[in-house]
Amino acid sequence: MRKSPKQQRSQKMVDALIEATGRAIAEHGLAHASTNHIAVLAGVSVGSLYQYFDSKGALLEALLDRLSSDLAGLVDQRIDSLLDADVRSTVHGLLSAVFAFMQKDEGLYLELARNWYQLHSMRVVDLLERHMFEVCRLYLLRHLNQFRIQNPHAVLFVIINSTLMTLIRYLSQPNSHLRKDEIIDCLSDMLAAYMQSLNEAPAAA
Amino acid sequence: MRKSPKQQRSQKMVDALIEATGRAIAEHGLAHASTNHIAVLAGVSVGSLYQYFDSKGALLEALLDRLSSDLAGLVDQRIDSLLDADVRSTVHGLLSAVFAFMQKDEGLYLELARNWYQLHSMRVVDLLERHMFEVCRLYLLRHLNQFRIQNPHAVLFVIINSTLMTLIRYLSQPNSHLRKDEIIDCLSDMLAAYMQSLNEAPAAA
DNA sequence: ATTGAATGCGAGCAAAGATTCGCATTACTG
DNA sequence: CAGTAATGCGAATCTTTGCTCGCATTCAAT
Repeated sequence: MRKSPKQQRSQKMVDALIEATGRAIAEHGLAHASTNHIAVLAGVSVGSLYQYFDSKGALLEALLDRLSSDLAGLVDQRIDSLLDADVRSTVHGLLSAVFAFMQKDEGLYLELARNWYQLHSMRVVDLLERHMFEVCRLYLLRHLNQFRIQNPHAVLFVIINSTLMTLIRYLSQPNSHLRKDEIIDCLSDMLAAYMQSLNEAPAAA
Repeated sequence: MRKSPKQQRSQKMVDALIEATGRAIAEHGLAHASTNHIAVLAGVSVGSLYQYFDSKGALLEALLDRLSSDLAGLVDQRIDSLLDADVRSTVHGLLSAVFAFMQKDEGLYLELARNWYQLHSMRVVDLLERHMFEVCRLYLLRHLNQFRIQNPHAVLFVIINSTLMTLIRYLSQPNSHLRKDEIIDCLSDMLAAYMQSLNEAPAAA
């Protein structure tokens, strides 16, 4: 950020710009969200944009920071009600939440997630992944006695990415003949079965 | 394609261009593979490129067609040796194959898969997905008596995308502390557990 | 060898989009 | 109400990249 805003109006502008970046991306897609689009949506000129952000990338970065906080808030809100149920219910609830999350803000998060690799250095799915990781860790801690996972890191990586990426892919198919709840059910079943099996098999090893 | 090549040299050039497209993408990434890069790599001028391809998109399309054939060949080769084993072994073998496939040609396939959403209209992961789908279908047919899946379409969608996307994501993390075989093992376990569970639960429903 | 078609070339055009820069406007201070 | 700093503007510039066009070279048939 070039200048640190000292007057009210400029702080407002910074906010407006970040928000406009989100709208521009949701509207035109990441690839076609230009600085001009953003400036227009923010009701501001390009010049002013560069007064407060070094580059388009910096603007994106700022947006992602904001989204990161939002996500953290959302997770904190819902987490308690989820952790006490059995695996299948927890997973089901969690997936529904993630589903809703992805469609929030006119699909902004979905659009960002789809293009995860381009944003690459600037985490996106990584962000979601990290939060999911934390949720899973909490769940496992609370139900410690039920689970004996030998390689929790790999297991969580697989579980989280399988679900997230499958959801992203499902939501990106414009006209799938599969219904949302079919997907959620299958994923829930899969994870439940997997976690169940983790309790049984490794006891022998 | 603008002209259909009538002399030997031009046919060679078409080949060289398609191949160069692949190398350019593997080398610079999809986003930075320009027509100039491609022409240089092919040892040919941009002008000649446009003599045979209407646009950069057409060139990509041609590349994808070629890769599609390659993939089909690969699958046909390996499929017989895989289908007779139990679920866990089959899955394990299949995953190893896909893993190797993704790293082939200096990561060309991986790079394409990562950017699946941009290539979107021109299938990429879709292609892989379709082949996997076919393999799964064959497996299920051959082991028909063992499986009763009520919603095979959704189940296969989840299975295939979970594995493919997780692999892609794993391979795209530059320095993961997870080993390749840990990922394969976890995925194999998960799928095996899931398919196992499909035989048990739905019998009651 | 000649000639016309096929092929090959690469500087240069055009569009898109990021970034800058000089000037205009607004807010704060004394 | 100056005077100065902060803020805002948007046309102009720079860069990238897909693509064209006129000219040069090679091929193949007579």
